[in-house]
Amino acid sequence: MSTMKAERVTRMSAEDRRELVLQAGTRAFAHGGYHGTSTDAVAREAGVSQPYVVRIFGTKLDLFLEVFERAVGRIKAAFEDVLEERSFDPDSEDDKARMGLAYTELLRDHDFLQVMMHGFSNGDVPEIAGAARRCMGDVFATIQRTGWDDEKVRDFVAYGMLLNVMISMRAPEHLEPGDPLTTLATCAFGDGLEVLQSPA
Amino acid sequence: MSTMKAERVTRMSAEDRRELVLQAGTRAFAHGGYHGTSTDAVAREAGVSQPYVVRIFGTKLDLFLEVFERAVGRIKAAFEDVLEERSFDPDSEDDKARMGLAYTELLRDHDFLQVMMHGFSNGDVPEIAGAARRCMGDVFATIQRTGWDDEKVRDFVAYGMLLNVMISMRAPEHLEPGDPLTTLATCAFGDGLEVLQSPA
DNA sequence: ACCTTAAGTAATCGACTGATAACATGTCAA
DNA sequence: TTGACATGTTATCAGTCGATTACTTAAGGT
Repeated sequence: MSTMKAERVTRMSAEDRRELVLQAGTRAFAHGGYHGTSTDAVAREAGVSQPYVVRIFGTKLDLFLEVFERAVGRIKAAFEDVLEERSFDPDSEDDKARMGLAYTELLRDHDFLQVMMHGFSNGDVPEIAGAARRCMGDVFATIQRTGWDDEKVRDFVAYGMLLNVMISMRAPEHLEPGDPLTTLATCAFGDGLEVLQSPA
Repeated sequence: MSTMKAERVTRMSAEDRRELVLQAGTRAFAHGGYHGTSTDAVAREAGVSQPYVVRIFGTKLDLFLEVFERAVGRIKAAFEDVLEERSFDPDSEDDKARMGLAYTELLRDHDFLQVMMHGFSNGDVPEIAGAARRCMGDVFATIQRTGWDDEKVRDFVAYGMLLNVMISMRAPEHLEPGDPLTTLATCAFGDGLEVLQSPA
């Protein structure tokens, strides 16, 4: 029995479709990384055919680079929001907490963080490594706008990297009492652990 | 003209060959990660045929897991050496520096660090994610033996993750004056930058 | 010298991947 | 209404991958 519906297939503007595929790509690449995700996986996630995603972006590499830079842009924007919503005091513990919270909020939908992580750890693809360096520099420069000295900024970024790694290895979903990893997780995520489990 | 040498082909014990392939696997996986490295690439690096590496380890996954756990074991061992070579004072800045130096020494041959990083960022393969959690817990527990409080241990580990990421994106080879990434690199690696460029 | 065991390879397979080409159809201005 | 263009798909390809099978030959005890 084949489908009876002579379904009216409506089309999308190239711009909208591109955006949709970029979002699908973010989800897909977040899981498998660059090498571990096929263009077909992205296509299925987006609900289009595989050749079409290749045609939109040219190559898989170009698609990944765009997904990656958007993800990092999104993360940078979260910090910029904190810096711009009111004056930032470099010596205020409270303002530092606001900065940390901005990152914690990103944990809720961690696709961006994982895409960023995958970009950072793909040094064998020169174009990705280059983009990673540029983006990491951007993020560092953004955090520098807090007025903190370089060491404090460095520590903040380092802390973020730890959270990324913990997310990557699915630590929050595997907390067992007595496990040293659980100690690390609770002391790394802090209140963020609850955020991770809250609805939306 | 075919080769005249009826070359005497000598064989190796399975144990030795296994060790050799593990070392080759470490180099290969350090570059491409799990998904980005073929068993054939490992075989070529080891100078044996591709089916043979598969036969030694069963599957590519088993090979990677073994390479990964060895790498993390090596890193753990570096910390244990510091803890055991003489009594460790939790409050000594000097002893903390010794701990940091142990990691910096590992930068010299960073294959182990990169393999560790690749394991940490491959959360989509359940077996790898599981091994990553266990190994991260092990490392954390090892650092805890310093007597530091959990926050200090956490910060130490976080700092290590930053170094891993910087190595991964080839930051030390791409330092350009004026680039914010250069600021981050100099302030993250410190004296380690010289170590990275020293001969052996 | 022989023969069993173990080290190692060549040949090959089915599945998958990224990309290309050819084709189909919705959309919209004239 | 029509025709040109933009949005999409189906079919297909050459290359790569992990794995299996069958074969080869060095090593070593008797």
